[in-house]
Amino acid sequence: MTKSEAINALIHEGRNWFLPSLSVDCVIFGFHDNQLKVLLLKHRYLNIWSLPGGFIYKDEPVDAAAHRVLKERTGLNEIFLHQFHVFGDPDRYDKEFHRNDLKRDGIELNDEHWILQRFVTIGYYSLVEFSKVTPAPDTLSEKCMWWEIHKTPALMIDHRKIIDKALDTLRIQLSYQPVGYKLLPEKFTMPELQRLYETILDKKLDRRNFQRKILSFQILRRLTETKKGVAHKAPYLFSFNLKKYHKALRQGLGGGW
Amino acid sequence: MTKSEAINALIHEGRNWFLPSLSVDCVIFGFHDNQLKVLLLKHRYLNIWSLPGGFIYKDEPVDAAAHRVLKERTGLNEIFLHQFHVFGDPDRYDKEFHRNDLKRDGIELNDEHWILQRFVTIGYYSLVEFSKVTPAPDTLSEKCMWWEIHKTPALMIDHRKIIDKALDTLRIQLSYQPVGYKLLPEKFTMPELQRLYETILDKKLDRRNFQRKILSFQILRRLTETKKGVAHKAPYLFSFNLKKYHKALRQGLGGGW
DNA sequence: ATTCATTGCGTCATTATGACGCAATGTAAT
DNA sequence: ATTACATTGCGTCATAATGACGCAATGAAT
Repeated sequence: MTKSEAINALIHEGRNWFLPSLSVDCVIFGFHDNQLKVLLLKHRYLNIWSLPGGFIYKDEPVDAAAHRVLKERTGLNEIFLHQFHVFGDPDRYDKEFHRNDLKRDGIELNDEHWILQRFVTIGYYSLVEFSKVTPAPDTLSEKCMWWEIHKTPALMIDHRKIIDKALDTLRIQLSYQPVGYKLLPEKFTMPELQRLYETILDKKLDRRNFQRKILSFQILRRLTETKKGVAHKAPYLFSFNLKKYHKALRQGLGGGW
Repeated sequence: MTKSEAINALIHEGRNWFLPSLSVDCVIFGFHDNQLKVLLLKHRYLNIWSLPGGFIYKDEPVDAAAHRVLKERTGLNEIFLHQFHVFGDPDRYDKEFHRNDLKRDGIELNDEHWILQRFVTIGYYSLVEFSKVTPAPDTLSEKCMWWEIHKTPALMIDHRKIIDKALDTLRIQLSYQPVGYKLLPEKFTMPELQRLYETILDKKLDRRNFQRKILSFQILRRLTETKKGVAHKAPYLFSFNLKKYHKALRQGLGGGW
């Protein structure tokens, strides 16, 4: 099936395949070059970008739809994919935008067409290992690539708001659960982990206190190897103790009451 | 409009009024007799209960729909109404249940009827002041009343799961934000506040340490009055310092990083 | 007047936190 | 080869937060 055939099928058959009114959008976070990034899709014609998203098949669990989108755009089957908020204002959907957009493909739709109706979208965020991702555009886009979280290009409708809300949620999550597994490679250094935390929190942390605290959670295993090829003292490598990491995910990191 | 007219209108006109596939359900928490309670609706014929819920008008923000449900069931315009999770498994809706249910009213529907389709529901939870609530059943129920959170009767489909998830979320919220305003009356005692925390956390707390910690947040104002009519030493009354309370809501209670 | 559950206010040992010092390491510059 | 320098590992110290518990005061019920 060519791309334009795929678009045609979506437009004409979509209403039979998908739940009406509903979509999912995924904020896919990756960490690279000491920067937190998000995966975005570029519109076919316009210089506008959007979050990876999709519709929900009529008999598909909502979570499964999000996993499917994630899989299609990254090639990954991530465990960490959290639903975090629903965006449901009536004005978050721009009917004319999509109508004009499809007109470029010679597709003329009237007001009642399913794809021009109001959509409520369910936001998910995922933490993935940057190096393992193979970004793949969907039928309706021409490119798929990573962007630094604070330097994203112009985004469709409320997608910037969705990213910000995902970041807020991730920040809160950080205060009661460990984060890092799947965002960092298998082996990483303490400064790398710290940089991740600093990026998410948008705040500098004391190197020594950070190390003391993160080690006290007992979720790390220090390896005997050190990082090679750095222009200074070689730091130790660490990896997550997955057993304790997941235990901490379930039980929280203490704190609070 | 009588009740059965209202049902008829909903059944026959609903598809023109509401977004398809979507509903909202509210877990409305109240605190009374040192117990955390939820507001539930009783089915018209069966001895089965459900959460207050409703559909979303085609041009209505999703949050507004939740507020509307809250207002209709309690008479209150609460500020605290948080969206916490979407429940979207295909099997969470029981088509035959509703078909048989409506048959009792002489309404026969075929498979394609909008109200028998799969619904994805958006869960909200609200904290309200027990004494100010006037429980009111909706068109599809016969009674509306409070139930102790851990002693609820048989609930429709996944509604028990929704309550549990709301409690989980409330517990997490408790660890980084203050809770209590709107769940307690204007003036309350320290033991009452503690009982609220203990109920939510399902855990005993030390009386003296609890007081020290909660006071350290500076969100309380101690009044000169004491509680009257208790069979022992009269405890002081407190009220929330709303300015600082809301500041703490925004900024969090410290903790974490 | 006495009893007794409960309250207000405190102590004390332990642990967590924030701020910072210093020697060791290993590449890069001289 | 020697030195410079950014960065790391490991530590200290003062202060704040936490958990466990003591004790006298209160006030309705006996």
